[in-house]
Amino acid sequence: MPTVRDIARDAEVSIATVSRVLNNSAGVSADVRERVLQVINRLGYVAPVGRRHTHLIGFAFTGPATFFSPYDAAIQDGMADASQETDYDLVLLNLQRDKRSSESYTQLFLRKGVRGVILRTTTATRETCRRIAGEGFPSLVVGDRFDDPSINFIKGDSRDTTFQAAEHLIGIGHSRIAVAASDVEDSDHTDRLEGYRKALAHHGLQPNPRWTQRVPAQRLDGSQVMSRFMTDPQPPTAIVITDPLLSVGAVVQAHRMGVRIPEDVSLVGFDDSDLRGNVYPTMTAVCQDARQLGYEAFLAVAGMVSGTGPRTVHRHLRTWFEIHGTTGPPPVAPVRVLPNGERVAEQALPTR
Amino acid sequence: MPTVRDIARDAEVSIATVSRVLNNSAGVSADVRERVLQVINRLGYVAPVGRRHTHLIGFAFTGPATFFSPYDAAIQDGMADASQETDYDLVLLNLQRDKRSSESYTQLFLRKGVRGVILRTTTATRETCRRIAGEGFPSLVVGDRFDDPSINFIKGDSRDTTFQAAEHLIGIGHSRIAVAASDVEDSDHTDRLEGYRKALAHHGLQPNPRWTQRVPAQRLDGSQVMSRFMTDPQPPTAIVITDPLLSVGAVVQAHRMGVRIPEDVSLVGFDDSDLRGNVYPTMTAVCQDARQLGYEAFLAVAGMVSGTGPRTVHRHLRTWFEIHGTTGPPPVAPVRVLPNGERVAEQALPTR
DNA sequence: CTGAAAGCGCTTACAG
DNA sequence: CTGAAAGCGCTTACAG
Repeated sequence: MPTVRDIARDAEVSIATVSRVLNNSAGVSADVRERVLQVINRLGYVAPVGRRHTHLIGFAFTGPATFFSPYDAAIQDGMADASQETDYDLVLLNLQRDKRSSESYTQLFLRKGVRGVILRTTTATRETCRRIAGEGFPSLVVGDRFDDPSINFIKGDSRDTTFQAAEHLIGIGHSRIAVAASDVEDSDHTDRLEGYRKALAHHGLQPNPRWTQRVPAQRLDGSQVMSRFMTDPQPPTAIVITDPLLSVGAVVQAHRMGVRIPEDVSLVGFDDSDLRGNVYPTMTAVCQDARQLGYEAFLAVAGMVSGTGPRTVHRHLRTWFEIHGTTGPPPVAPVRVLPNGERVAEQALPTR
Repeated sequence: MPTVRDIARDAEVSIATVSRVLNNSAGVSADVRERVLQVINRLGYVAPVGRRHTHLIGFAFTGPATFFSPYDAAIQDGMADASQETDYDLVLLNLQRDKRSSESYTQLFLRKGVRGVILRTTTATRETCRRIAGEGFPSLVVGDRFDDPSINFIKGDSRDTTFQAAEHLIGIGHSRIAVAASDVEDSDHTDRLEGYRKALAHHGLQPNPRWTQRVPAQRLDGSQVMSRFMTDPQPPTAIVITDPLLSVGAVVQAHRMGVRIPEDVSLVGFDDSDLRGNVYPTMTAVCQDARQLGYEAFLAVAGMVSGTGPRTVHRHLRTWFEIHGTTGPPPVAPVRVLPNGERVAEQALPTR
């Protein structure tokens, strides 16, 4: 493990200056600071606890923290599992709270005694991931994708499986296929929408613009989605939903409205934990193992910081399509719910 | 913050000996070691990261780690939230992996740079909680209760609310009320069973022993519970379930069997996150806010280690009973499902 | 098994 | 803004 002396020699400064950079003390010129920080990341300086080194890997929310979603809970569970197979412990960091404006991310992480970080990002904070990777600090983004090869990531790829799901619906006779996705423009939802669109195009179906909804990814929004689609004057006979909580909300709402799944409308949901079995009927869904995502992310970062694994990680985990009870052949005529709650079979309408 | 010198003076040894104890080095007599460890906990020694002190609070699983259950995910979420309001970070510890047989828990925690711990326990590991508290290290158990006043804890108290739930069922006409609980003998399930039993006794109802099931707390076991109760020759007309996943599994299974809730059987579930809205109908349930449990636990430990809060914490958080769609008046005659899947109304049978 | 003392890694007044 | 040097907290051979 390098000491301040090693860093000093390499950066051609005194150990005092290295210490000042480590502590983000005032009175270091910008270029010296930059040079020292680069050497720190190149040699892999590690903050000592007493005379030992820390064995901490950070899980950093670039925005507000949440473990409440099944996705985040599962990622967390996978990370905790992986941590048991290594010498490293997982510490939760919140960059919004902790980052001082004058310090670099490397300085923040060293101050926390963290040797590597797993980054949980949102569209709003992709820039943060770029900066951290740019500083050269060992890091990996979980659940998103970057074109810049210097940014490490692990994510599930659900474009082809969503294509497959939509194609399955077409195969059993559906042509009026709606889609609902989170209103967040992340790569996951973009991929899934693309899979949906490609499948329709591939089979000569033009997606009706009324049949696409982007909403916040909460259960209640899923209920709204079902409500709006089924009360539409041109109701779909099948719905693809690209988010777990939206999917659950949609199923629950169908029950409430007296809309039968799959007799009146088919539903393909998305599940990254095991929510598909919490609803009735068990949900046909594009599935991803978010637990594994967290597990692999942790092992990858542990490998980076211990030097036993690659320093570059660009991985796509497989997703899959499971057929259960929420999909079936379309009704003879599309079913629609009137404002008074009555369920009626419409005349078959053109598919757009 | 005390240094090794302060500890040495107080324990009447040299700083070398203090250091040996901190590092669990061989060659320290048992009594000296003990004396030094006590002073360490009394003065509150803190491992430094470099020349700074750590600001870590540990969340320690005394057994295998899991964040996958809605309960643990919610606790975690609450802790992460609370952490943002303090200077402390949350680190996940696994005592099974980390504890060396020769070291004390205090030594383990100092080695990890942890200043206080929140303990997640099971019946099998209550002894671990006692030992940690016995050493005097700042700690608090979340989700369980201890009679020994030296052990800090925060838990929800769901005995009275379960009593209230059972009484509600009796109030709307039920006398054939079954109960299913986790097979884990923790204080939560013991309390809830007691609440159920007291309510029945209070209204002169003798609980039929066939109407009590203890099973593992997984969704599939909840399905089994529903199955067994509804195929019993003496079926209940209402079921109280004391665990969230069991509750969800039971509702799903009722759908599968064609048993109508609440027309054929009423169900009072338990929910510590927001699962009650994931099923249809929305579940009448005894509710607890596990998020708040984690939130308060973290703030309490942060208060202990920063000296701004009490060193002794014995708190019960309130739980409450919410009436939704899974409860209603009992059927005219109890409904039973025959082996062939047929649903039949039985002759009214004696309540035991 | 224990302490006095040398030493290590880092930080911080002090000097320029 | 930077370095030489004193100093701090801790650890570790060494001596008994």
